[in-house]
Amino acid sequence: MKNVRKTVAKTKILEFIQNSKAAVAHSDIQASLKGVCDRVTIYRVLERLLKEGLIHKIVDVDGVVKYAACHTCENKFHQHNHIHFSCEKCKKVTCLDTIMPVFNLPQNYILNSVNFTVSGFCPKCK
Amino acid sequence: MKNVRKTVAKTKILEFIQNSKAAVAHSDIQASLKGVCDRVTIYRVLERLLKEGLIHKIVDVDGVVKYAACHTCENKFHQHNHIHFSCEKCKKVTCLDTIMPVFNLPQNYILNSVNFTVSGFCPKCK
DNA sequence: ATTATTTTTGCAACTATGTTGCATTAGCAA
DNA sequence: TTGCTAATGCAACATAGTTGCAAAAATAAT
Repeated sequence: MKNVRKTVAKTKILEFIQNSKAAVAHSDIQASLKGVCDRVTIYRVLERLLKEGLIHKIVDVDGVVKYAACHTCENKFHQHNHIHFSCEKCKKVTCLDTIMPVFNLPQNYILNSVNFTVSGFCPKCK
Repeated sequence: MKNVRKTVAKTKILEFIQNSKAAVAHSDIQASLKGVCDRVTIYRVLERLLKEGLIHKIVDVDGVVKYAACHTCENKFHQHNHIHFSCEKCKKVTCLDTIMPVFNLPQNYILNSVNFTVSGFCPKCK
């Protein structure tokens, strides 16, 4: 059977993501965990954390891939249909968990997942 | 004064984007215009076309940057608050110009622009 | 039509981001 | 303690995007 192992890298990376108020990029993790592990390891740990459903992946308006801890998801079949707010000044991406946009798709389109990112200024930067 | 020039590269790139039904990536343009101009030129032409308001930029759910012609925008101060549909099978990104999601931001957030991409299966692939 | 001006291009070099193969290390169960 | 295999480090590679600079091409001026 395929086991999941608890390693230093995985623990530190997950901690870092969970302690961050905003979504973090690979480069943020790398900068924060300087020396703990290799670049490549970070990519692989992120992959695993995603698969285990402990974090989710967000692509911000600039195409930067970021990761955030899952707070509201009870199981690994989570949905992330809420809005992500991307501040143009401080560049922070925050999950606005409670907000769900309403819209209708044209006929014959089958919806699977949504990625809503709005940008502007966050309360701190406005 | 700073003039805008009509060049072969610019014309061909704009034509290609306008003739595409779905949004195109830099790599699509490069593959289609093989030999017409340099990679770097494509980046620079795209930048100019964006600034001139002839095309708009979309980041798809996988973080791939794509470009689409502006059909519904009369002027360069266009807004692209409509939904982009990203097909998980054929990977095509289409603008659903007529659909505008409705939502409310929490207080103190200032909205500037939105980026709504939904994914699933398009009519052809469903 | 020719020249002058300035935008645009090509090329080389570079940075950032992400992936893969493989040998080594380290978790964990027996 | 040992054996299995997941996880890591390293090197190498792939792709996306940027920058500086000299040469080429578009347009304006003559």
